[in-house]
Amino acid sequence: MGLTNKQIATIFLNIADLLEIQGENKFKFLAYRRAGEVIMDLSRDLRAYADDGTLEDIPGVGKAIAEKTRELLETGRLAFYERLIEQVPETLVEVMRINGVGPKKAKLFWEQLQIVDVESLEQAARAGKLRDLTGMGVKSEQKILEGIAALSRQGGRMPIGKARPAAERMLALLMSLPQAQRGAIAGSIRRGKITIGDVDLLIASDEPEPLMNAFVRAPEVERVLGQGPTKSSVELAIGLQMDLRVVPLAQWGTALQYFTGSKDHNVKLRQIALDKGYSLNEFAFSPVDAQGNLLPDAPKVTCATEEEVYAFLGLPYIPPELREDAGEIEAAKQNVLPRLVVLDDLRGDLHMHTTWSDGTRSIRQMAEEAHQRGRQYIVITDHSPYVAVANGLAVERLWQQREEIRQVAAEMGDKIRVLHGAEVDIRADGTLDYPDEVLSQLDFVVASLHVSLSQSRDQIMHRLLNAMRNPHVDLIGHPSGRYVPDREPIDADWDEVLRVARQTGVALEINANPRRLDLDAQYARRAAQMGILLAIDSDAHDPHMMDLLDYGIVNARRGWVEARHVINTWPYEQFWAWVQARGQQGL
DNA sequence: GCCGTTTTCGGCCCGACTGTTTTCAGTCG
Repeated sequence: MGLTNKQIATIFLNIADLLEIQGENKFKFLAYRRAGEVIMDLSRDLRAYADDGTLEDIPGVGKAIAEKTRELLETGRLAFYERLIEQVPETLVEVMRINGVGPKKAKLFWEQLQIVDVESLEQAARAGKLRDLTGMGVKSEQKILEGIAALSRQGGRMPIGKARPAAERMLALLMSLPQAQRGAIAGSIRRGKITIGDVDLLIASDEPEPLMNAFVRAPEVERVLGQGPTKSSVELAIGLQMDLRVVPLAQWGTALQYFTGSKDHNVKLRQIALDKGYSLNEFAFSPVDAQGNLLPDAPKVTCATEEEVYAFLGLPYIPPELREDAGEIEAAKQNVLPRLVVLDDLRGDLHMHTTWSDGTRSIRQMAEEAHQRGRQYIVITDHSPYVAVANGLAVERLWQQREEIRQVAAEMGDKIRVLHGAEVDIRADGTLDYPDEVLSQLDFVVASLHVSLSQSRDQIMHRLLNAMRNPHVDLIGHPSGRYVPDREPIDADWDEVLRVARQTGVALEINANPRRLDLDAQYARRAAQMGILLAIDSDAHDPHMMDLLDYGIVNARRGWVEARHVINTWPYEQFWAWVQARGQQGL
């Protein structure tokens, strides 16, 4: 068994931390860190790049890291890494995770007190042994104990579906104050990342103090991590760190751009600014000389909007979801940025459940709710019988349901079209949970994996490809099966999945449930590039879940998806013509 | 160690806050 991208990425990230502790050249360990981060988010197996001989095409991967990647893929080991952890204990990587502990402190504890892991550090702190070290004191000792406690409480990143509502509540609270002139959620939430490390809030105001006070005293705040005149940081009771920055309104554009990130995107923008003779930070463009030294007397350029920031750099506006240094700056330079899909583009919703299986509302109620949200057509797709816990429909009940759907459709008239579909299970053996003669009579068929998701790659691929090649199947529901953060995606050969999707014309879903967001943005991007059709669906089991469609839109936008790629943005007639043409295939 | 519509060598972002400091290092984002 070869190493996964995640495992290899983790090794490079660890190398970066250990080199930093060793005091290695800054740009060297940063190079390992960047490579690790890029590989962590990669949508293709490193093995596939290695087979193509294109490892060095991955941004941040050069000759040396490509060579180490090949060694890891071929042998599962890395001699360089093994030598490194003989010199620096590997577990110091964990120590550096503690808030307030960086490479210097980790090295200090290790060299002075032989501390190699979080546990021994906690013991030393409790015994009061840290306070006498150079640069340490009682307060920093206490802070480290708090950091250790926070580490075990938080346990990593939070799904966006949990972090974004908390951020929206806090923003609403702050914006209710008279001093707040403008406010936004910046950072990874604004970019639509699927998991969130911490929340960045930005407020424009001439009077920061009342805002800072309201922030640190907000009801959801568990503890204050820091408070200054323009920047404060808190931890919420739900275990989420939240930072607030306050800037003058005149600097809103540069500040919002800066705090939205990503870091890599911003680094590239600042390089473009330098090429034009300016240093860019969160406050302004500041003129610099050829050596990059600030020219204090030259006038600075402030930007009140992000559009002005990009315009000053000679670029069209780049939407936040694209700002990952994944080709968006190059596309902007050539003026070929995509026209990203927006929520208002969605005319249909092709995946939802009712009380016939595991939903909470009737067909009629779901149709009304979808109509109120502006949908012009929906497909009712209750479960097939295989998932017994979901009260899946045996064929007899399926036909009974059809009667009710036709009835509701007639009642709704022109308000909204209501179609009869099903979410048919792809069984563990690869067969579909309804026979072809049943599928052929449905208006629309979603095929999904729900069980045996941890099967081997061969088994999973057999099931997926079988479903995709069935001409009655129109859409593959939540293709990877991931459920953040509890369930990892299936082990599939995605190159092959995309190839077969293009070949068969089957559409792939972008499930909008924020715990799923599946397809993932990176696969969605590759699919759209290949001309594969997508659908952005609510998978609503309850009307309120229709409000989560925006998460799906944001995820699609992260995948550079345009409305033309998404079948449920099409007018009903176009959508229906496509479905009917599919039904004619191979019959 | 990576990278290149001026570079295959010489760059690689920078400010806020904290705690320990009497002027600054470390951490973070």
